Amino acid sequence: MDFQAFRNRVNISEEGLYREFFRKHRDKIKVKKEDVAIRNLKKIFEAALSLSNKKGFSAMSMRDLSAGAGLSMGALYSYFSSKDELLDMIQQQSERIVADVLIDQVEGIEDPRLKLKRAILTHLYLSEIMHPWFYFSYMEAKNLGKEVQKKAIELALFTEKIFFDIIEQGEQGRIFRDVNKELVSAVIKAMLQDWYLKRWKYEMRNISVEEYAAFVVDLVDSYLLS
Amino acid sequence: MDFQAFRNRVNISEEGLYREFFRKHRDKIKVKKEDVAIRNLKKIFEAALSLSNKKGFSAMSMRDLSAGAGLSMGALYSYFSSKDELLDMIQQQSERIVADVLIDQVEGIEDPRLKLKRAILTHLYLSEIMHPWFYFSYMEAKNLGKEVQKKAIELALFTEKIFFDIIEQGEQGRIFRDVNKELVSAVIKAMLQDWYLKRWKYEMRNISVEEYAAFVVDLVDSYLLS
DNA sequence: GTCTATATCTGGATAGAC
DNA sequence: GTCTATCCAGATATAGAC
Repeated sequence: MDFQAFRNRVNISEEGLYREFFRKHRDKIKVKKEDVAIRNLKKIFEAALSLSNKKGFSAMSMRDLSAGAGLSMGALYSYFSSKDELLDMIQQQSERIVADVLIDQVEGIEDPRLKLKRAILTHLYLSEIMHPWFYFSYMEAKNLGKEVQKKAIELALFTEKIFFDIIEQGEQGRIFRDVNKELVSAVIKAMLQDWYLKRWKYEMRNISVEEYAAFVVDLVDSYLLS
Repeated sequence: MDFQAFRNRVNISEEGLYREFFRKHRDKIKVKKEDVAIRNLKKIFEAALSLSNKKGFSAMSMRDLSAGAGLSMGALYSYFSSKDELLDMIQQQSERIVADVLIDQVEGIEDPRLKLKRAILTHLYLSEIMHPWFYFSYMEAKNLGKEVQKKAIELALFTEKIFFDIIEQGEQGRIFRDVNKELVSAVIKAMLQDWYLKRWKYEMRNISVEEYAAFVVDLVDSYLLS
């Protein structure tokens, strides 16, 4: 499965993303016309991600955001009630998509080697589509509200557990050899995260996501099979 | 070489670290008594690292820092002239140590396998000793001044190149097989960074730095030799 | 639904007493 | 060499006109 195939497969549309968001937060959002709200939410989130990923969320002022989104300060506050709430909102929206897609894409595969490969590809391709969101989640994790932060940690451990479970399954089926599953899944996660954390580097070196994916799969495979 | 052996070997003393810093920045620092300055620099840097690693450098106010370091605002500004300068200072001090130690520890080893192992252990052990500094450098990289940031990127690429060169050497000596050296060195770096970026996780799981180190060496070795 | 104008406060930075 | 007191720019947030 290459990146383009994945894109078609999961079909995350921007429209849908913000529409879902709007419906989820109808109560908090003062603007009631759905299509107006969606259009502005898109502008707000895109500007917020772009600005915070450049200089950090707390260094981004609301004036910056206002200018970046092309909305007045007053208008911004019709969509959220404080800067901190905006932070949490971005995080939560990001999480919803990750959890949905990851689980959906790996279930139903029996062969552990294929399943592991699928999980790796899914994570990489998804981070490619949602790059600003993934980067934001990683870098701003420590600024999240207590509750949201707790959820974020849980999700991080959960995605790692996906790898753990696949390796365990393969081990029981005598397909993989006996390894330290905790450590293998931890470094798989680390390698997948490196892809979106240092995108500039890989871009500079003209390494495509497919190439990187193939390499990680090969590395892990060779360790588990050797 | 275990962690304790490394500690004795490199012998990075806190005293020495701040003394060297003071001498390097005599011109900028208004306080002239060396031992007074060293004592306060230690308090300032420790508080600054602790606070920024908790909530981010830009979210840390100078009043926070003043309270954390046990010095008044006025006193702080005898040691640096702006908050941004402090940021750059921390980064530069961190870099100086990393570059020195890394180069020093790997040179003179001929066998590529041993050399690679040494480089991995050195990086991990050093990050263990200098944890707050490493974490800070990673997380605050985007907030650095232009010049300092450029240097930081260079150092990052340089440390990666150390791994690249060792692998190349091993390949030419027919000890390692033919692999994508760029990618192998990139993911080695990623795994080493994960150790200090997610220390809480490894601590929680009772994984020691020696254990992690042995695992990474084993994984990389098995890929290069298979 | 969006804007402008403004209230209110917090941040970095410094002057001058000690 | 350090502290207190203070300045003022810039921050978040809101009220009220349109």
